[in-house]
Amino acid sequence: MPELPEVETVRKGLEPYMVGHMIVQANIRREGLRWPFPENMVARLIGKRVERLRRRSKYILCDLDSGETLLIHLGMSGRMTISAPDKTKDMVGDFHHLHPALEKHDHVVIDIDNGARITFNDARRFGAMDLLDTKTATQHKLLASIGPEPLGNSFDENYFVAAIKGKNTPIKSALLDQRIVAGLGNIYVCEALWRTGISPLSKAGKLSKIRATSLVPAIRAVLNDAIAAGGSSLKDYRQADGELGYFQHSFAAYGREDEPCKTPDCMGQIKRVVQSGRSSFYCSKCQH
DNA sequence: CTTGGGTCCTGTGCGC
DNA sequence: TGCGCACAGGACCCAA
Repeated sequence: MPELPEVETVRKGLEPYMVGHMIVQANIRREGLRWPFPENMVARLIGKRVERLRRRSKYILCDLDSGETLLIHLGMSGRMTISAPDKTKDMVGDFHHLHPALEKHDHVVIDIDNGARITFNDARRFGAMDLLDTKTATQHKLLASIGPEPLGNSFDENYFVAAIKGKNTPIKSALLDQRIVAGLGNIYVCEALWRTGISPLSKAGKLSKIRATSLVPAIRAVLNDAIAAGGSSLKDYRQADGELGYFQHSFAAYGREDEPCKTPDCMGQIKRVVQSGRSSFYCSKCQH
């Protein structure tokens, strides 16, 4: 589900409740999600202070003062929700703050020393949690081969043109390939391609240098726009604080099958095609 | 090496 | 109202 902007929105939402605070209780309500949870995960979390929250691609990395990092991936349907004492209430109200009853698919519950409760809910269980050595976390198997952050300095035109050079695969697939660029998913790939007028069906390696180059700022822009809007709230996705993101109202291609293309004077309509099992939305009139 | 397909899971919405 | 099917924001793993 969540792509880079949604994960970044969740990270930012968790930050004020977790960073500098101690985990006072943790509970797991099943043995694992996509994979089993690491051994003694609960004991390795309790009593640890959160030093910072980082993001790498679609992963959240929660650095603890024990030298370990809690790695979180939301998969397709994962949500992190915060239940916290209402700051507008008096201290007595805070102290007796009651958290809402746990719901179906609330798999991991983490209580913080400030009274906040962080709940990881994931119906489809494609999400994951692991504990890594902080010093070597980014070299972990799951993170080692992930490509550059699209909003970072190492993702530039030269890198990108070289990365897709000679690729026989459609540009859609290349952009979904996390080894080429980190954090993109089905929505933002469709949106970036629409912004550049490139068809998702085009072979990556056959794009002209100019057109390939144009994807770099388009990817950056669509991600920045989505982050500024608080991500996209589709189906059950919400920001960590329960607020909805608004970027779904700005989609030009994704989910707009049979609707008019938003390119000025185009008059085409958005089509849906399936590429390696995923829907691609694009305008066949202005995307080539 | 690259590339495509199957797979893990639950929930929802649609046509019949 | 029920049933079966298609589809959903990811990405690992393996076969060719």
